[in-house]
Amino acid sequence: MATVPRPGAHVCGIDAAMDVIGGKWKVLILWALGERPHCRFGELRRLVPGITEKVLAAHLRELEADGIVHREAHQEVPPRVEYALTEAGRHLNAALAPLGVWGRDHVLNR
Amino acid sequence: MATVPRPGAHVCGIDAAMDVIGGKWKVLILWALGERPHCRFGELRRLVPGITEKVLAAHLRELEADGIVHREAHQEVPPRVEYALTEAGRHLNAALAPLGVWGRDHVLNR
DNA sequence: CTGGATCCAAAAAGATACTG
DNA sequence: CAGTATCTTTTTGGATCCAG
Repeated sequence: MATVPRPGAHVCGIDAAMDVIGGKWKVLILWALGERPHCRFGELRRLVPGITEKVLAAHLRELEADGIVHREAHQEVPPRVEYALTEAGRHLNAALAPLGVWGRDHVLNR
Repeated sequence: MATVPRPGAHVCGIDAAMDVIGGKWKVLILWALGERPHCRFGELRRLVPGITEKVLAAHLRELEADGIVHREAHQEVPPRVEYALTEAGRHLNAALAPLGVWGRDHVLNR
């Protein structure tokens, strides 16, 4: 195998995971969906203050493509779309917990 | 309190940690330093294939500022500088482990 | 209400050359 | 050896307007 096998390849599980949660707001979206499952788009926008519609939509599409969130569009007017964590998304949230503890202990409360 | 208290503030430990490990190569640097403590600059560059000197130096300075790595310059010719994880850095690596497992299980081997 | 489309600014990273 | 200095390129996110 080459030192850099192919562009975009991951050398270990950690940087593979980092690609999935690398967006500026993604962990906040995951956290929000963990706290409140089956969130609507506008609800998420309120739960993640400061994010724009465009970026929220983009991140949700990426998370969906990565199998982290499930998107369900109900055929109604006005439109209603609900987002929820998949099984993989819940596992990811659990794997993120120790990192949250570390951040609180070593970065926050200074 | 405002919805976004002040620019750059963190709302939870996870995104605080994400700021620390957010660089493209940082987790690989941490992993290398975990495997091989007391690494020299050129050694690290070889252990993280593809990274440029500029980016490696910049990331090391940021990690040092965040208290993750310790830099020790020996006054010799030719120059010798050694990098090592701090206690916080070792704890961070440990907190990253579950994320690595998740990445292997859900992103790699497809 | 849920976004898509467009344009723009800022940040991050890469290439290359050079120095104590 | 261990970086710094520049310059360019790429990526990311923000602002705004518009549509089904």
